[in-house]
Amino acid sequence: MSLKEEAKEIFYRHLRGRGQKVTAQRDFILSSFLKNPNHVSTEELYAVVKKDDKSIGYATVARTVKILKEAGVAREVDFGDGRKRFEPLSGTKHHDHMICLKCHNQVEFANDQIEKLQEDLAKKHGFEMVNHRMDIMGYCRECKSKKLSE
Amino acid sequence: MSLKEEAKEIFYRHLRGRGQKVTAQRDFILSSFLKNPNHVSTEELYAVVKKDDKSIGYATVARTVKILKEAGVAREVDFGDGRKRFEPLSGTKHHDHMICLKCHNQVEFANDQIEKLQEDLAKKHGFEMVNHRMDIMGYCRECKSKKLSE
DNA sequence: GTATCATTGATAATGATTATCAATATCTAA
DNA sequence: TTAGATATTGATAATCATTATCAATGATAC
Repeated sequence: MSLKEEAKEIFYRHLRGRGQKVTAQRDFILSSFLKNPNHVSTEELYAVVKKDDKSIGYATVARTVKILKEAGVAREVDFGDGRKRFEPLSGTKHHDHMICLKCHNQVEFANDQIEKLQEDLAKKHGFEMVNHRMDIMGYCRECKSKKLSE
Repeated sequence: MSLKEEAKEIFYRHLRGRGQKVTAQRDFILSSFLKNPNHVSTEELYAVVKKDDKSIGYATVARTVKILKEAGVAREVDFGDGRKRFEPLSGTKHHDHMICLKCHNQVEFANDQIEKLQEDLAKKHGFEMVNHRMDIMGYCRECKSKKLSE
């Protein structure tokens, strides 16, 4: 099963499990989301969707993104530049982010130990984990010594 | 040194180190922030500040909160209810959040192992860490079996 | 004390998210 | 397969949060 199919499986199962409906728009938006580079904002995803299907509205994109998050297909990331972004979860190796408070650049890193700990913690609390994130905020090598105004 | 003094130390050092100024307003806002229960939004903090000092404006509160974040005195948390909240970092034992996507309630938990791993990772990347967070998103014991509409 | 430069407060502007609602599409069950 | 019940859609308005603007004021270095 391809990554795309896998994501759709999860999405559809989530929808059906909650009495929500599978629609052409939701299907199309998910496809666009998966085809696209990481870290799109709602606005950006809307533009991509709009390019291939003029009839889909902004609100539908925003609503769908929210469901993708709830289904564990997408994850919200915030690099501190004032807009929320989303990245696909399924299929990719899980990673976390190290974010510079000054230049807002970010580095991705993976750590299996942390992965394992997170899963154990969720289980311990009777939590059905669909998603998790870890961010390290600080100043990157380049920005470390710079002043605010530079 | 009290927790409050400690936080102020960090704050002042941060300001001076970047050519920013220590002002009566910033000092007052930090005090209010530290006195208050966890997880205040900017709006809420503004209300608290306003109660004791009518002359301080919203913009100043918002700007100060941003600096507190950059200084590592405050941390931003997002429970998915559409508003950003802040909690003091210094003085309290570090903890992380497990957030329910449905009811938006959250459980705090601490894990020393994860703490240690985060610090090591930052060091490895030449990152000056001022802050970090870990969130587990999912469905809590109570919401697990509920449908969206319930 | 004075000059320099950041900060302040009020408000406008912007940006993002959510609410509304009539028209339409999906899904279930007979 | 169809009808009825109900969720979704798209357009737009409303809401909410954040950021920009700017003249007046305040902090700091010398």
